[in-house]
This record gives sequence, structure tokens and C-alpha cells, in this order.
Amino acid sequence: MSILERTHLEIIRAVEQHGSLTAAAEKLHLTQSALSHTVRKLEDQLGLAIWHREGRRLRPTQAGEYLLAVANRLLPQLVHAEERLKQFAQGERGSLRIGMECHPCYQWLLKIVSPYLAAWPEVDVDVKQKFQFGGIGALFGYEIDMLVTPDPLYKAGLTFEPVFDYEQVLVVGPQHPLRDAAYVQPKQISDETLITYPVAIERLDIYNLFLTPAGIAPKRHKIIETTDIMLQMVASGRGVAALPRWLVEEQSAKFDVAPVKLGPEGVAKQIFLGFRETDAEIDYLRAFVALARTHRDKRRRTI
Amino acid sequence: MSILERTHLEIIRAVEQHGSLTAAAEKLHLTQSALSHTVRKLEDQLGLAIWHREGRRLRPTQAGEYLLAVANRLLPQLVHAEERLKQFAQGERGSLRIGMECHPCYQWLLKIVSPYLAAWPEVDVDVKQKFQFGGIGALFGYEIDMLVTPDPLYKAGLTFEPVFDYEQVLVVGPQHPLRDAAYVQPKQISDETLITYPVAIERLDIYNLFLTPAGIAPKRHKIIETTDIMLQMVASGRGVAALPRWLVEEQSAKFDVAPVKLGPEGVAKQIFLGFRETDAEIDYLRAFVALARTHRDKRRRTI
DNA sequence: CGTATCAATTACAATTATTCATGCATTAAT
DNA sequence: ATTAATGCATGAATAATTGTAATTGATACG
Repeated sequence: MSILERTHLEIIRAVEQHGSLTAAAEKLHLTQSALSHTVRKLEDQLGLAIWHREGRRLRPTQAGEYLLAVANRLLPQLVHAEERLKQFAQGERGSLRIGMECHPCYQWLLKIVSPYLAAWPEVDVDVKQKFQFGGIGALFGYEIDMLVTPDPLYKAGLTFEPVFDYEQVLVVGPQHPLRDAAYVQPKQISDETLITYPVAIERLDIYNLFLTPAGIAPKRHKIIETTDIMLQMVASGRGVAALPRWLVEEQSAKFDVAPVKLGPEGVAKQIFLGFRETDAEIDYLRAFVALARTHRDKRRRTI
Repeated sequence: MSILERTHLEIIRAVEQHGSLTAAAEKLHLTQSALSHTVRKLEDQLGLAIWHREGRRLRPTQAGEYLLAVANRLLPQLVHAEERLKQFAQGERGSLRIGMECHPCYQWLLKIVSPYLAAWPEVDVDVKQKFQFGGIGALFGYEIDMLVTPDPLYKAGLTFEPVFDYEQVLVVGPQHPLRDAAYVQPKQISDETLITYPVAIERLDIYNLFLTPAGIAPKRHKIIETTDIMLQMVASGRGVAALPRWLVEEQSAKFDVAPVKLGPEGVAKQIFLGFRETDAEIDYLRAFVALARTHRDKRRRTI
């Protein structure tokens, strides 16, 4: 009946990865002959070629490309299922794979993870940041179990819950004229160097919610990967940046920087936790959401 | 290395489906003994039980439930991959699995599908309407390849494109006092029987965009599954319904019904086509979008 | 109780996967 | 050119896996 087995997907993947049957065989702890046989059989059964044989080189056919995509999608899920079962067997709870879609999310997560790890010693936490199909796709595709994101999706089989409110502010250095301003207006940025994380402009809040609506652009746009360096640059007067207020205040002991409100009302942001509804009953997952929620409540009371 | 094979998933699924090893064995064209062996081996390798043996009954353990979920998620994808490869082999193009999230979507699809089938004889079209995780989830989970929906999602690895604009109108019968009104106001519905498809109220446009904002509810709410019966009910004065204007006009030869604008401005709606970005290069998929788009343009010119 | 049903087990058979030895084609080097 | 090296394919032999038949023991049910 069924012809596509796990091995086939593994072979296809290994060949792609190592370039030849022989190399793939090595990695799979088999002989080249073994692979050649199984491949031939598979191709016979399917009635099509998976690779073009060009001389002694294998180039995937259209079907091969398709199979490769299937393999890359399904194999990780099988591997993860096995891992999870192993953990089950050892009395461990499992692992929580958390995906991240924004930089402040990451900063926030750092604060939550350590109390969580302490409360749930049997649970591993994996943090992932790159997804082929974006965070939502990673949730649906079982690449991750929990998504930390600034934009929720109230729909379908996912549940989103707000867990953190913060204000996005402009960060300026010690000599900056805006340092003691009550707030900054978009046009006051038009002569500045703006430092941001390496993210598409459409996904940067300071553009979406502040600059772009006013039709303003900064004089220069500089990209920096890490928060520390970014703050050093700001502290040394080389530019301004946009970060969560709580993060700036936390770092203001280390760097001489100050937060300035974006516009008279400020820019309010939220972070959400999203997960599959079917996972809602997993205790260590619920616990994570609950922990995040209490963190939020605690904070709210003190504000 | 790897222990979880396709067979295992198939066995787990069959046992769940048919209630016993013996019955499952029958369906899989194997003996009960064979299953017993493979199951034992799998459980040994995993180091945990998949079923509680209660007398002669098998009840899934937690691990069993988990494996069942994995099986139900992955096996259909393997089956579909095989089918697609078979089609490849036979020179057919493949199949386009279209998911639907609203009733007008279905009506619209009916008009598009037949020219498409004519233009692409080597492509099968499957239409699905129920999804565990909603349409978006079905797209990400490779249950469908194309989603027809009224609410798009501009994000992640999906592309959405508007392909149809229409006006949602109230449908009334021949004797109805509103028949010749320029438009209807929400309060005029408060004494009516409203007929709708069997869909949650939150997902019905006439509530979302018309009644609920005005704080109005109809006197009665009646649920009917098929458009034809719905129109017969309306024609016989048993209630009013909300449908796309084009659909009402098309059916007005068959049923004595008339469209009435909802509110002075009318209620404008759009239908979108969504698909995975990675599929954008599949010719028969592009062709479907293109066909839908030309349909739209043609219609626009005539309005 | 006796019978029917079901899973587990044992011993054995059948099938399938893998290897070994080898050939043939292609690429690279001398 | 000639030789060496590399890579895939093939056939026969063998190892390993997967399956079956027959039987047992347990349990539900009339």
C-alpha cells in the first residue's frame, strides 16, 4: 500500500546535504550499495526519477525537490516526537520550544525564563528566532510550542494572551537636546541618526507608529545587532534609538542614556503569548503562561 | 538511530480507529500476532507503554494519546505526498486542495472552478470545508493549498490577494414592505425572522457589520443549510436573509426575492485567495489566482 | 461454567534489507 | 593519452527484519 517510508525521506535529505550517495551512505552508516538499491526500488515504485543522473552527479528532479521539501518538513517533527517520548519515558516533562518575533520580546523572555526553569526543573526550554514561515507558521507547523510576539492573531486554533505592556520610547545620550523634553515630535527626528536592530522597516514600531504616519524619515539609519552596543552608541552621542522604557531604565545605570516619550501620548505596546489550543491542557505550558501573567499583574500594581 | 516509523503511526491509528489489535490487524492486512510483535518492540525501544492493558482492552496511555496526535497530523501528509508523486508520474499536474471559510466564498468558487477545470484538465480540484485549526492552520499544515476567505492575513509565509468584491444585501420576499425601500435600517429588522447559514453569530456579517453595532437583534433567528431552501423561505414570506447581491440577482429569476441595501452606504465585502508563498511558483496554482483576478477585473469594468 | 474473544508468546517461515564483489562511466591528474 | 580516482549500478550471497501459525492464558459475557 504505502511506499514512502521514513528512511526514504532520510536518504533524500542526506543526499542533498552531502552531495552524493556515497557521502550520504557514510552518514547513515550504510554502504553506498544499500542506498543505491533502496533508491532504485523507490523510484521504481513511484514510477519516476528522484534524481537526474548527469554523469556521476545526482541532480534532483522536480519530484526530488518536492520530496526534499516534504522531508525537511516532516522529519524534524518525527525527531521531535521521539525526543518528547524519550523525555516522557524518563519522567521528564518535555520541552517548551519558544519562538520569538521581536527584540523586546527577547529581553522580556530573559526575565521570565529563569523563574520558570526553577519552578519546572524537568522541562527544557528551547528558544528559536528564525522561521521559514514566520512565527504563526512555526506554531502551526509544530516547530515551536509557544510564540512571543507583538502582534496576536485571534483566529483559528491558536490562543493569544497579552502578558506584558510597555512603552516604546526614544533613547538619547547625555548631551542630547531632547534629553529633558517632555516628549519628542516626529519632525525632531528628521535630523538624527536612528539606530535599530536589523529588521525590515515595516516591522519597526518607531516607523509604523511614529515616523511613517507623519511622513518623516531620519537623516541616517544605522543597523546594530546587540542592545549593549546600541546603547553605547547612543550614550556616545552617535545617534538615537527606540527601545522599551523598562529596558532603558534598567540599563541607565550602566549607560548614560535617557528615555523620551514618543509623541504627547507615548507609544504603547504589548507582548503576547500564543500557543495551539490543543496544547492548552499541557501543564508545563499553562504554567508558563500563568507565570507570565502573574509577572504582568505584579508589575501593574506597582505602576 | 530512529525508531518511529510510518508503520508505527499507522498501527496506532488503526488500533484507535477499530478498537482492538485484532481488528486493526485485519484492516492492515496483517495478523494480530504481527502487530503484537511490532508494538512490543516499539514499546521496548521507547521504554514506555503506548496502551494500558486493562484485561483484554487497550486504552492509550498519555504517550499513546500523543503518538495518536502525531499520527493524525503526519500520516495524511505522507499520503498526500504519495498521491502527488503518483500524479507527477502520470504526467498529471497535481491537485489543488481548496479550503473554504464562508458561504459566499463557496458560491463564488462554483463560478471559477469550471473554467479552471477546462483550462487545466490535468489538475484535480478538491474542496474542503472543515478544518481543525481553521483555514490558516489548514494552509500551514498542508491540509489545503489555497484558502478562500473573507479575512486575509498579511503576515508570515502566506500571500493573500483580493479576488472578488461584492455587496452584502438583505433579501426579502415579494410581499415584504421593505421590497422597494432604498435601504434598510437595523431597527427595521428587530421584528423580522432572520434566516442564516449554520454559522456562529460572531462570524455572520449581518451581525458584525450591521445589527450588533446598532445593538439590535432580530425577533427570531432561523438556521438553514442550503441557499435554495433559504431563498424559498424568503420568497414565501417566512423571513429575511442576508446574501451577496450578485447571488440574489442571479437567483431572482428562479425565486421571487429582492435585494435591499443594508444601511445607506451598503455593506461592502471582499473575498481573498490565500496560499503559501513557497507555492507561488507552482504554475497551476498561479493560474488559479490569475483566473480569479481576471474574473474580478472583467466584473469591475462592467460595474 | 462454558464459550468466545483478545493479547501475548514461541518457534519457524518468508520477505526484505544490506553487504560484498565487481563493472562501468565520468572526472581529474600526470 | 593514459592512468588513477571517484561515484553509481548490479547480481548474488547473507544478514536482519518482519511476518505467520499455532497455542496459551486471561477476561468478559451469556
